Amino acid sequence: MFDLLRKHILKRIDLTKAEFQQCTTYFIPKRVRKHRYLLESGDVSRYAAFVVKGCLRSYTIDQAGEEHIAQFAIEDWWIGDPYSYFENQPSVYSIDAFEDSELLLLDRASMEKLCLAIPKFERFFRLLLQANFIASQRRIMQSLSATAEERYLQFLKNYPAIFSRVPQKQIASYLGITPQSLSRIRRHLSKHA
Amino acid sequence: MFDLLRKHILKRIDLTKAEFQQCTTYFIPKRVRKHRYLLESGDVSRYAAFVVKGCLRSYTIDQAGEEHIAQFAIEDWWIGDPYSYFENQPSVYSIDAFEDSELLLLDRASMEKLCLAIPKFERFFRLLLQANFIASQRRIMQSLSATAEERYLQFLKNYPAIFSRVPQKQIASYLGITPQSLSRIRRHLSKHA
DNA sequence: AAATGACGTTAACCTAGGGTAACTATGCTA
DNA sequence: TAGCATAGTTACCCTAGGTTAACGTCATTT
Repeated sequence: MFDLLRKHILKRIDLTKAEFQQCTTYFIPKRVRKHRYLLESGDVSRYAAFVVKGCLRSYTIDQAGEEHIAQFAIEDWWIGDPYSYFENQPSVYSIDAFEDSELLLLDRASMEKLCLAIPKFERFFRLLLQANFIASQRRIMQSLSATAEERYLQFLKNYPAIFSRVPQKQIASYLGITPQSLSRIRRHLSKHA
Repeated sequence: MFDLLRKHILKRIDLTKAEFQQCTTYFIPKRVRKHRYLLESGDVSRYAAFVVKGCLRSYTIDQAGEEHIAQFAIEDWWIGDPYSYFENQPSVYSIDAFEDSELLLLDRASMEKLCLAIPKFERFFRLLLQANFIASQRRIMQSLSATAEERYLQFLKNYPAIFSRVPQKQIASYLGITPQSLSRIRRHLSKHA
């Protein structure tokens, strides 16, 4: 259960066995079945969730009633709503599972305690945040400069593992296009390549 | 010079006078004249820049030769390319000034030293990153769900101070539309409101 | 076996915003 | 003072992607 988390953390900081043992005590294992919710919009996102197994998404519904996917998460990723989590405000996002999933949850207070107990974790979370921030900057610039087709190809290249695990219409939503457009793009690509 | 920085930091963490004094030693004051560059794409973004006075932007040029603005910065904001800065890679962004500007620069090594000397700064930078990450998430969701006109109105509302200090075409670029479209949107708004 | 309901595909039509270009207005620079 | 570059506006036409709707294919339920 904790093995993937161990590897995940060691990618960013060094930890002794004892430190890792200690750190695991702050996490709460949790299963979320297919189609079930980890977070419902309107609630506060109490947990940052590390995905040990499975596949989930976070999404909002806008004023026009349209769903927009903020993020997918599979093994070795985190999912949550950072705004709600850090600011303790009701979330506009919902998070649900595409597959039966196993998570390790870390609530805000535990994160704080963990950082106090093992100060290296302050650095770990800073690095994590950094990576996420950089990725979201990239997504912004791509949405400004690339066509739907280019964004789709980039998605395939960057996240092949996700592509094969979520319905196409979800990918369309992530890319900011309709499922019909994505279908057209795929047809066009299959003809011309 | 350092007064604004002091207030800026105190918004997020507590600092004694001595600690603040010490922290200032890590920053390098720098002036950038109107139309001059702080960073040119291809170079490594060696500094995170805190804006004491002035107005700057960071932008990329895509394969099609189009400029896209990643960020504006005025007083009390930071500007830089986090990817290049933290990963020590050549940047795809350039940063230049719309007005004569005064900055306080913090290079990577100094940031590291500062965090070691006054560990509270590890937290400060984490909070800063957090705020930026949350803001960029919001920008992503907005670009997925809002029309150009809605995004323009949001921009006006969120950043009125920037609106009045940069050319319209720069705002268009930030919003991901052409200057012509922005002009049309403005005409439409002036008629219907 | 039939019914229901996701999902993906295709087609016909529509619209927000892009591309090009002409015309101002406002600087700078010589 | 002219000359030139940059910014903003408007108009015309065009295109990427949205909208609506029909149809086929699965998988799940009854």
